[in-house]
Amino acid sequence: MPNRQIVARELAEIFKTLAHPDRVRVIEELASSELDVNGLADRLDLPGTRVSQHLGKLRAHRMVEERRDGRHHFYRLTQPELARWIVDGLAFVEGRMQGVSEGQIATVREMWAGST
Amino acid sequence: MPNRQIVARELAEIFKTLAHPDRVRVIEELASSELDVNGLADRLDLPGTRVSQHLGKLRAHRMVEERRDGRHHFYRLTQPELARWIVDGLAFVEGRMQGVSEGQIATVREMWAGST
DNA sequence: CACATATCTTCGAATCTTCGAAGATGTTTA
DNA sequence: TAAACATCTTCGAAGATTCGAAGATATGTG
Repeated sequence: MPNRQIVARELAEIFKTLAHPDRVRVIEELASSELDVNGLADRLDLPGTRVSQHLGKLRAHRMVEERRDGRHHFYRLTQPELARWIVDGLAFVEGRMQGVSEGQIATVREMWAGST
Repeated sequence: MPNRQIVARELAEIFKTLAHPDRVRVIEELASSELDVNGLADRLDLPGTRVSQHLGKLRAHRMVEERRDGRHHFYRLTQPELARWIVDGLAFVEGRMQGVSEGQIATVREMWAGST
C-alpha cells in the first residue's frame, strides 16, 4: 500500500522539473503566449541552446507541448493552470527575500498571474 | 528591473527544497500533527539520521519550525497552507503515473488534503 | 558521574545537474 | 545544390545532492 510514496515520488519529480529559475521563467512566459525557442531566448535574454535544453526537460515531463511550423518549434503549456499554481507558490516566498519589498513581489505576481 | 528574475530564483529555491520524495512526505505528515524526529522516522520508515538531514534543509528554508522539549525536537509547518498547495500540485501528476490509477491518486489526495 | 537517548553536523563516495561547445538534423532561401 | 537558419543532441568539466557512517552536543536516568 505504498501509494503515498509513489505519489510523493511523482510530486518530487514535478518539483525537480521546476527547480531551476530559467524553467520557472519559461513557464511564466508561456502562460501568456505560445513562443518558439528564439522567441523565448530573446525575452529571457538567454542563449538559445540553453533554452532548448530546458525545454527538453520540460518536454520530457510533459509540461510543454511542441508544434512545428517550418523550422520553428513553438511551445505552449500542456496544462496552462500550471502557471497559476506556480504563482500561488509566491505565498511561500514572501518574507524570505532580501532586497525585494512585498510590494515589488505583488507587482511581479500581477505581471505573471495577471490579465495584463 | 530584474524583479521577475529574483522572484523566479526564489520560486526555484522553493521547488528545489521540495524536490525530494522524503521531504514531500515529511511535509504531508506535519500537515496533520506536530512530530519529533523519531516520530517522523517511524511513520515514514526512514532512518532518523536521514529525516534529520531533510529537516535541516526544510529548516534552512524556513518551511518548518522547531520546538524543543527536553531532548525531543518537535517540528511543525511554518505555513500550514504549504501542505495544501503541494496537494494541489497533484493536478499535474495525474496522467503521468504508471501503475497507479486515478482513483488511487484521489485516495491519496484525500488522505493528505483531508480532514481525516 | 557514567550511560543511554535524541538529534545534529561533518565527511566522503556515488550520483545527478548545469552549461557551453561542437556536431547532427531538418528547413528555407539563393 | 550550397549556404543560412532553427533547433536538438551529445560530450565533458564543474558544481550540487544524496546517503550512510562516524563523531559532536545536549538532555535525561540510575
